[in-house]
This record gives sequence, structure tokens and C-alpha cells, in this order.
Amino acid sequence: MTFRELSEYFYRLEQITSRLEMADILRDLLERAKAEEIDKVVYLTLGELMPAFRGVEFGVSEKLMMEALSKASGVKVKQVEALYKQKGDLGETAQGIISWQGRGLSLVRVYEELLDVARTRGTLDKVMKLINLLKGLSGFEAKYAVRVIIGRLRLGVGDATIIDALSLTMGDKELKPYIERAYNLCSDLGLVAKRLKEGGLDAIREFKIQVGYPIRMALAERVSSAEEIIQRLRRCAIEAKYDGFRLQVHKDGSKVEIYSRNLEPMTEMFPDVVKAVIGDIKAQSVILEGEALAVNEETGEFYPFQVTIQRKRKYSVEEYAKEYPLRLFVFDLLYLEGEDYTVKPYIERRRALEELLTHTNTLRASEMFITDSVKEVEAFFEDAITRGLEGIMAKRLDAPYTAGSRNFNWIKLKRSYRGSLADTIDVVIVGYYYGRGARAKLGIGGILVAVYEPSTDTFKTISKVGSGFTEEEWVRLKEMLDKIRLDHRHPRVDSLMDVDVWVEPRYVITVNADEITRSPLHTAGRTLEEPGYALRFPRAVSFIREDKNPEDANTVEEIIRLYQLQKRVSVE
DNA sequence: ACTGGCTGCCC
DNA sequence: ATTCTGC
DNA sequence: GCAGAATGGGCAGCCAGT
Repeated sequence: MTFRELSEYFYRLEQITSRLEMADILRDLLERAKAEEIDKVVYLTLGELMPAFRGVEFGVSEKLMMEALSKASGVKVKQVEALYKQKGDLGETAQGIISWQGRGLSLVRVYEELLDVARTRGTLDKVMKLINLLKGLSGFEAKYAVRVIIGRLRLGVGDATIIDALSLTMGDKELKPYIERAYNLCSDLGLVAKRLKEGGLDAIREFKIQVGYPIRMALAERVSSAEEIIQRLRRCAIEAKYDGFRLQVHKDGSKVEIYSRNLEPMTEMFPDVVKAVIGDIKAQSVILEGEALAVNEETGEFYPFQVTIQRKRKYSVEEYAKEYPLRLFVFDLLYLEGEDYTVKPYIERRRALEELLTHTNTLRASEMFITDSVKEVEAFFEDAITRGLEGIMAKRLDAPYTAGSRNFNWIKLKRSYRGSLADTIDVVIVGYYYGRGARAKLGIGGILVAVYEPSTDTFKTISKVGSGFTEEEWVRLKEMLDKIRLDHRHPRVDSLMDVDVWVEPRYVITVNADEITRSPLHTAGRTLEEPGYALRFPRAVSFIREDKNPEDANTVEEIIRLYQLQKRVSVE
């Protein structure tokens, strides 16, 4: 198969929105691919080169790609940038720029060149390889190669759609559960597709959990009240929700591998966790999942996420492990001594987990209790919040570990989900961004917002906002902002960040956020010595507030007070 | 030797 | 992470 | 309700330029 043929499939896929039709086109593609091509076809269709746990990255995004496009075509970078801003898609930009014919490269050849780009160290060499690749592709092919490289393929196809298509290649959808299961256990859809093509259903049935192949993570749905939890689950397990990062830990004898929520390899970053797992878990082979966060072992306090995230590093690992030891709150057991635990009910997994773990500084079971009382859930939730935890998790007692899916077997409840208006913030819009992909068609993708500083009568940026408005609202917003458009930053706006379009600080919107954090990028509360403040997970919750003047927005002082009211750390 | 721009990945 | 949209 | 694609703050690592 040539890369041009693959590109033609991509073109057809992006024209349609019906997932049934997509699956049918993909079925055709997967049937046409040879056994030695099909894994590459799957990876490329997912916009990847390999499954995440292989740890291969392009290291190329829009800036480097624009440079390569410019050098390959002779079009000035400024011009490429202008085209990109206008189209919101670097693939289409490439197609518009490239006028030469391609060399009709095979799919395998292009795949190998892409892999070569990913493996090349040094920006200059990378760009040279990119130029070389681009020169061998037609504009039509470059469109998709570019999108794969910068990680925005945007076909509307994900792993779930490919699984549908794979089951269609076997005649009907009866076999889908087997394919799905194989994928959830090995997290490598290219491998599943290849085995299916080579060995049929029998080969698919042979997939089993293997230490060293991450299992796709189960995810939680959200609700906005304790009542809804009990309504949905009745008697259920309630756990604390810790603000750290999720880890899946594989142990095979003295060999340990650790994977992130997105199945990236993380073993080297956490020698303290590796050591604890080897030393304190008596089982020979086991797969565990938990939330890791930095703790002060003397006081038992949890460090905030901004501290914990510093443990995600390649260098000075031991020093940081000493200064900010991790505690892994283990909440699930997926595999034990050759036995697949994902199929067992939660309550059984939990029982085995508690038997397996001894309470140590690094490793312990997450806090959990079982209840059917809304009152008890509410009380635990309130307590969790005052202790500085993120919220709570609720789990269906008889549910298996539903790998790779988000459903109501697990439910999360966070403070910010509750509809109360107490924690929302009124901010002033000071500029906007053109946006990419679907948003580019609206002409706006996000806004820069600020709070008021009365002492200087200025507006200090606190966040960007890119979600919460419907498409219709984004369009309406842009129309209003264009009427107060400025050529330069307004003199009353204090910002370190740039925007595509500055506007008069006139319109107030209400936003929600999970937390206020210290910020190196925003000017709200920023002094010569101290960083500013920003919003964590900002989202719009109102359209323009006609009843508010810009000076009625929340003030920097109010933000600082809200920041101080937040529990920073938690005592056990 | 240092720094700022860029990138990938945590949430 | 949250949110919106098409199916 | 699922799946996919928009979007957020902010951390460390890489590397070219100084």
C-alpha cells in the first residue's frame, strides 16, 4: 500500500461524521492492508507510531513543523504562520504550500521515515529529516503526515472506532468483545490488529494479562452530589480522591515497571516506589493501581499537586525522592500470581488488596468505607474537602475492573462539580485567540481573562478560558469582541501573555475553577519577588454579564483571599 | 555556562 | 483536567 | 452515554543561541 492510498482513506474518513460509515471505510482499509502493514496502518490512523508505553515521541510540534515547511518550500516562516493562523490546521497549510509532486512512497517507507524523525536527536537534524520527508510527499500526502507528526490528525477516528472496524473485518460485531478485551489487556491496538489478521479469532482469544504490558485504565464518571451517588450505586464503596498522579505498577519478582494514566513508562522516576513494591509486597507477580502523591513524612501532610508533579523527572531523582517521598495510595488489584483479577468484583479485589498490603510509609491502601447512606457520603466528602483532598470516589461493589472505559462503576465527586455559585469568579475579557481545528472555523478558540486591581485601576491576567461556551456562544462572543478590537494591548491591561486579538477590557464573564494556584505566567498578584495567581481547570459558566462593569470583576485582593482560604496540605 | 523557546505530559 | 457535539 | 476533539495551568527536559 502506498502512503497516497492511506491518505485517500484519511481524506474519506474526515469528510464524514457517522461512526458507522467510518467503521465501514476502516474495515475496507484494514482488509486491504497486508499483515506486515496493518500494525503501522493502525498506529498512523490513531496518529501515533507506537503504543504510548514504548515511550517514542516526535519532539516536533507546530513551531518546528512551520520551520521545516518554510525551508522545504522557500515560503517565509511568517507567511507559513499567517496561513496557519487563518486555517487553524497545519496539515492544510502544508497542502496549500506544497506544489511539487510526491515520489509515490510506500506506507512502510513513510512510516520508517517518521520513526527516523522521532529517533533523531537535535533540532537541526530533526528539521533536516522533516524537510527531506516533505520533499518526497505530495501536498495531499503531506497534509496527513504533518498532522500525524504534530499530533493533531483530527480524523474523528479513535481506538474505539478501529475496534468496531476490526470486528467488521471478521464478518460481524459478535467478536467485538474479544477484540476489545485483547486491546484492554495489552494496550497495543496495532499488535491486536496484526494478530487478528494472522491468526484470526483464536489468536485474539490467546491474549492475556502480561506483566510489562500495561492494562488500559478504567476511568470514572462524574456526578454533582452525594445523593446521585447513592441513587446510582445504592450500597457502594467510598474512597478518598487524592490529588497526585495515577500509577499502574507491575511487579514480577524483583522486576518492576510503572506506567502513567496514559500508559507512558515512568519506572525510572520513582525508585522509592520500586523499592517499596519489591520490599513490601510478598507476592511474586502482581499488578496494582494507585494514586501517588508527595507527603511530608514527619507531619503526615500531603503536598499540593504542584509539588508532587516535580517528582515526574529524569534527573536528580534520588534527591527529590528524599525531599518529597511519594506515598502510593493503592486502590485496585488487577493481577496476582498469574490470575486475572480484573474480572472479579470490586469487593473481592479490594479484599485481596488489603490482604496483600502492609501499611508502610510508601505503600498503603486508599481510605475506604462501605455505605448506602447519603448522609455518611456527604459527611465523608465534607471532611475530605476540609482535609485538602480533591474529593471522593464511589465504586460499585459488584463491578469488575472495566479496563479502558469510563462508566458509572466508578464515580467521582469534586467540590467544583457542585452547582454552588460560591466558588465562581467574575473576570474581564482582555483578548482572544483564533483557535485551531473546528474552532478555527468559528474564528475564535479561547480568551484571555483578567481580574481587577483597584489601586492601579488596571486588569491583571489570571487565566485563559477555552471551554464552557457552545459554538453558537463562541460566534456571538467573537462578534461582540470584534467591535471593541484593538491594535495593541490596552494600557490598563497588564499581561505577560500575548493574544491574537486584544480587546478593550469591557466584558465580564463568570468562570468556575477547581483551585487557585501560584503562577509564573499570569500577572494577578504578581510582584517583583512573588509569582502571580492562576486558575486550575478554568471554564466559563456564564455568557457576558450585561449587569457587570469591568470594575465589578473580582479583584486581585479577593483572589489572594480565596487562595489563602484553600487548604494547602492535609493532615491524616 | 546560562537562558528562553519549544515540546510532551501530568493534572 | 473540563466541556461541547454528533451519533 | 460514548467517542472524539476542542480547550486550560504548569512542570521538566532538550537544545540552539548567546
